[in-house]
Amino acid sequence: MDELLLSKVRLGVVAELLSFDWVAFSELARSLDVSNGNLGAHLSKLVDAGYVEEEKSFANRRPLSRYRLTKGGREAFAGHVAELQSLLKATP
Amino acid sequence: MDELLLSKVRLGVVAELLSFDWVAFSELARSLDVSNGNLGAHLSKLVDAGYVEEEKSFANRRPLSRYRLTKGGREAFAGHVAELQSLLKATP
DNA sequence: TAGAGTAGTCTAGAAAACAGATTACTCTGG
DNA sequence: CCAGAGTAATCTGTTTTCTAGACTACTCTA
Repeated sequence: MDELLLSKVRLGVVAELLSFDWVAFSELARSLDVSNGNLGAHLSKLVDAGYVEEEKSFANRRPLSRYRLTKGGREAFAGHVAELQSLLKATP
Repeated sequence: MDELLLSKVRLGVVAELLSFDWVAFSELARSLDVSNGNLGAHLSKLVDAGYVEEEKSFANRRPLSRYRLTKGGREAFAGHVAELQSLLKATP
């Protein structure tokens, strides 16, 4: 059971990154309706776990952090869903 | 997104109750390898939410609490899994 | 009737999530 | 040029949740 994927915010991040590549920090904060501090903490965990890749750069002379899902992150999510689904299927 | 189903212990309870009806408190504690206090707290939440039904009785003159998944609980879990799965499917 | 065992609740400490203040810039208007 | 507003993200302290183990209450055996 993957502890990292037992969180509303982290699942939201993964969901968004499944659809879009290289999403900006502020875009994630806006669409997930979560405070910056909270989002930053959750992103750090996902990055530390290797589920998400972080790219820090500058755009228009302002800092810009962007994120994408790694192969490992995608697989972890798929595995997590499959695991939950197998619980459901194992019953009559 | 169902907050109640974002917990390892509560998911474990649901998983076990999907397979077996009327499972005893101590059986759950044993098979999930979780402390009594912790299990009691999580069961309370599931009961309060109407996901799990609680039956307190006596067996051999000793107290015995047993639990089963309600229809609502089963549906909530199925819905949760479906929701996660739809995220995965929505991508190429 | 002392001691060991069982069932489950209570309590208080640890861990996690969260919001808002803060730092560090950039850009615009007076 | 400099004040004020805006943006990006991190830092900090509070609140909530989780968790383990102590505790209550009772039973059974020796």
